[in-house]
Amino acid sequence: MATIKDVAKLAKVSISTASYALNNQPNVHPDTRKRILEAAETLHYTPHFSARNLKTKKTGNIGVFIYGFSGPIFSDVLEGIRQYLQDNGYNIIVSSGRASTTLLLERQVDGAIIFDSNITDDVLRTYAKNGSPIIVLDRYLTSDNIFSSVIDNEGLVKDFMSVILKKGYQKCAYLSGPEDSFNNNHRYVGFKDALHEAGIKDHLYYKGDFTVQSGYDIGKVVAIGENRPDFVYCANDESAIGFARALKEEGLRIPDDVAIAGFDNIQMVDFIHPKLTTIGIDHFMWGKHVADTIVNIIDHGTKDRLNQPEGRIYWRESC
Amino acid sequence: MATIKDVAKLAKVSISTASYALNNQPNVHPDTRKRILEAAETLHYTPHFSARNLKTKKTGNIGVFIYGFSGPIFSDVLEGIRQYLQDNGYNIIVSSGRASTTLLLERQVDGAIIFDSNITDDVLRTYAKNGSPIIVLDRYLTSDNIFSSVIDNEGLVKDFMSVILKKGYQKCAYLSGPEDSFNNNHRYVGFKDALHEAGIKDHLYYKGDFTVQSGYDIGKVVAIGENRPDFVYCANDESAIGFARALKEEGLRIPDDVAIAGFDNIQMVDFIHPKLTTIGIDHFMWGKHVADTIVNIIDHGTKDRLNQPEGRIYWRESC
DNA sequence: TTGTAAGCGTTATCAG
DNA sequence: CTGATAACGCTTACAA
Repeated sequence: MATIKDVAKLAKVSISTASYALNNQPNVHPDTRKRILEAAETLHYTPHFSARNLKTKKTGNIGVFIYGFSGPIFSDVLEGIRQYLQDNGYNIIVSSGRASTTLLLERQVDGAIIFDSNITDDVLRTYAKNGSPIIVLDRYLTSDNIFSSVIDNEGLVKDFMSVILKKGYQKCAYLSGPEDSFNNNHRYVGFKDALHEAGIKDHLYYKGDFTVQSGYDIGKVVAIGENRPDFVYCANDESAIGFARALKEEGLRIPDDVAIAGFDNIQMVDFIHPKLTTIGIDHFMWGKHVADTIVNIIDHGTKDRLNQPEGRIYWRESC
Repeated sequence: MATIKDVAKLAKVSISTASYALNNQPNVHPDTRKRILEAAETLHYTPHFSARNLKTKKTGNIGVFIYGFSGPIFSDVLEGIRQYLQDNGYNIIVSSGRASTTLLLERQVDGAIIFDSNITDDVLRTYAKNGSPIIVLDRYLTSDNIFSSVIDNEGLVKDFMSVILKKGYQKCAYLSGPEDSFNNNHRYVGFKDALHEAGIKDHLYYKGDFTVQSGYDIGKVVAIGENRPDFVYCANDESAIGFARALKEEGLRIPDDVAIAGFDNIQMVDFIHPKLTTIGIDHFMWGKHVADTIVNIIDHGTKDRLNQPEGRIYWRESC
């Protein structure tokens, strides 16, 4: 692997002059610059990341740490982040599991966007203390270098449920996600708030885990059970899809026998029958906004608050 | 940020002794080791990645470079890779776009798994020349440090189509993916081979792009067109799902009026109606195998050939 | 305009 | 068992 030393030697200049030329510094004679650049070219020179980083303290990397690689919701956020970063001279590094913490602690990134509730607040605080900014997307947590932008789960679901109740649905059920999920819990609060405000005391509750399979399994037992709701709010689209499938297999009509709705507006909801009414976030724009913010913090030291991502109801056929 | 120097000072030893202790080297007195470890603890010491890497030439990172963050197929491969690496002391770093090439060239990874046809063979060869192993999953390419493991698209689709033809379907169509896609092209070859062997000269061809939307759009025009096939093989499940949806909306019955099948066996195919017959790869195991291989190459210099991922037909209701 | 040299935080060689 | 010290590849005062 060619080093800057090799380039300097080939171009017959000192290492520092080579460095200046390679970094587009002004004070170097056009001719020497040309020679240096050519030498670098013929040697296929690429600067060594660690060596540069050791001096400059800059990695050029932004980490995005997610809790798993599955789930259609991530992809849009990631793509938004990726596009923005690519256009602004940063690399995106996404990781999951223990690797994330390592990347943070060892300073392989200049900043991080967190979408992984397994990374503890403590680790984040430790890292942020060293001056590197962090944006959390999955919890409320702010401090000197920690910023947060979370979905308004509560408000969105509450508003939606208010409309649903006005439509006359009475016997409502909530199909949950994992009970330690930030999103699930806030959606449930919104759900209950709306019922409370409408003076409805009771509701049914099914414990799911955000997967199609869990929705399906629960749907099967609900369909044949006696205490059937006329509306069930599913904590995400995937479980709603499974739930709907089970109901249909058992001969129930949606929305006539039981109406349903979900959260996320994943692509698939437009291709099932009946098309699913749901609440959607503009994930792509959210990703861009978040990336924009972290780059500005790093490059210019700005400390603006982040916006909440935009969300709205997509009315379709399922209720 | 605490450095090893700080740790040494606090423990009242030299830097080198601190280094030995921190790296579990044998020749250090239990008592001093204890003091050093405690000092590291209280200072929240974490070794600096770049400094260590500069000396050792080891990053502990494996890069996985994908062409985009969308698509349900990736997630399982990634999860398989991630789990294996996590259990074997490596970090997974996934990236996409220009960032990938940067990570490669700047040696921020000890090896790379490529799932991105936008990275040219040349870049891969340049990198591999420096001794770092590469595994390509999306093309045939081998050289000294480049290994490849690709799906047997051709064989799988051909075998499948042979069965289909034996079932009596006559007028077959192929709904393609992007025409520069490795997977699409090999699947198409398999499709044509089977027809050829069965003595069938003609087939219909629809140009898609692997998305649900494209399948849907094409389905709409095929459904009302006159020259309707009785079987259409879709290059992937997502386009098959869109295609099926369109047919149903136009009042056609699957598989009676037209039978369909796909490729990938994504989770959703089990939750649409009718359930989709498809060809599936064990992506998770594939990921593990690939990760296992690259770790062995790096750690032990082994140069075994990779296995093809396992694939099989999942017969369901759509044909 | 170019060169010399210090230093970033580690590891590893060599003495002690 | 422990401690100086060189070296990894690069950037950046400072000197020439």
